[in-house]
Amino acid sequence: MYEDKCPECGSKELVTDHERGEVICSKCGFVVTDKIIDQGPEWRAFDDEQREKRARTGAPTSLGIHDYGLTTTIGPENKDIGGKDLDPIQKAKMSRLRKWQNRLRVQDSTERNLVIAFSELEKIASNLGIPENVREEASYIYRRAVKKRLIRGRSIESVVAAALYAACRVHKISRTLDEIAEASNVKKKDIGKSYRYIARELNLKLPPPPPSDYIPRFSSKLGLSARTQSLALRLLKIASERGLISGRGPTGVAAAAIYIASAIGDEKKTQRDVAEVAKVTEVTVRNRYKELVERLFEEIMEMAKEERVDPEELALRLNISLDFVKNNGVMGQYNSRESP
DNA sequence: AAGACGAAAGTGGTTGA
DNA sequence: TCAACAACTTTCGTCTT
Repeated sequence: MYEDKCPECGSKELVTDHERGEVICSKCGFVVTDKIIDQGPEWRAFDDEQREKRARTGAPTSLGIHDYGLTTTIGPENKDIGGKDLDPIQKAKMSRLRKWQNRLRVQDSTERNLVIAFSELEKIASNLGIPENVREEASYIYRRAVKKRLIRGRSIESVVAAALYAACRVHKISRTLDEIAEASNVKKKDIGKSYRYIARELNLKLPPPPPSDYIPRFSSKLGLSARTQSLALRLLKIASERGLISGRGPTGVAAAAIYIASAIGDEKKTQRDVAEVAKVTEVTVRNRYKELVERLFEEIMEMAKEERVDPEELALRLNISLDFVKNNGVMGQYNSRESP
C-alpha cells in the first residue's frame, strides 16, 4: 500500500515504474516508494468489456512457475462444463486423472528442485518488493544454474538468493547483500559465495553498481525530497567524473552523498540514520563524506548558494571548520588546490 | 542525551609471487 | 598456497551542543 498523493508536491499524478519497482510523482519526480507489494496484473483495464477480454486470456506465462505455468490443472469440483454433477463412473475417472497429473507434474528431482526454489524466490522477492520482470530474470538465471549443475554442495536458498541478487543488478535496482540476506534465511557470506560462483560459471559480467543506483531507494527510505535527491546525484556525477569513486564501496559513497545533500537541502539526517539505510557503519559514512567534502568543496558551496544556504551555516552542519571555508575561498580568491 | 570524531584492532576478499 | 593489502567494521574514549 502506498499513498495516492505525492508527499513532496501534493500532486496526485503518480506513475508506477515497473521497470525499477518504484512509484514516482510525475510532477516533481519524487520517489514515493520503492516497494510495490503484491502487484496486480501488468495491464490496466479501462472498462469492463476489456477486463473481461483480457482476464479470459488466462494467467500470464511466467518463468517463475516450474513448468512455465502452461499446464492445465483438473479442477476438484467434479462438474462438467455445464456445471452439472458427473456420474460416479466419470468421477472415478477424473480422480484417477488428477492423481496421475500430480505425479507427472512434479516428476524428476530437477522439477522438484525448481518447485522448492521458485517458492523460495517468491518469498524473498515479495519481502523486498522486487518487480515481476526482475523475478523472472532471477528464475531464468536459476534455471541456467540448475542446468549447469552448479548447485552441488550449495543450498538451494543460497543460489536462489544469489540469482535474485544478480537479477537486481542486471535491472539496475541493486539491493545490497545485506538486504537480501535479511529477507531470506541465508547468511550474507553464503549468498556472496554462491553469487560469485554462478556469476563466473554463467559468464554474467556485471559491473559493480554505481552509487547512483542506490540514491532513489535510500532517499525515499529517509523521506528526503526530490530536490535533495537530485543534489546527491549531482555530487555523485561530479565525483565519478573525477575518479573519486573507484575502489570504494558504492553504498558507502551513496550514503555520504546523501548525508551531504541532506545538509545542503536543509533536511539534515544524522550519520547514524544514513548509515543505517545504506547498511554501512557511521565510520564509513564519515570517511567517505570527509573525502567528498575535501575534493568537491567548490561544487558543494556552489550548490549551497543555489539553495540559499549560508556558507557558515552549512559549514556548521557539516562540521567543516570555518578556516577551511575561508581558506578555500568561498569568495573565489585563493583556490589553487591541486591533487596529490 | 545525542551527534560527531578518529584511533586502533579485527574481518573477509583480492592480488600477486 | 601464502602473505601483503585495501576497504570496511567494531569498539571505544573524547569532545561539543
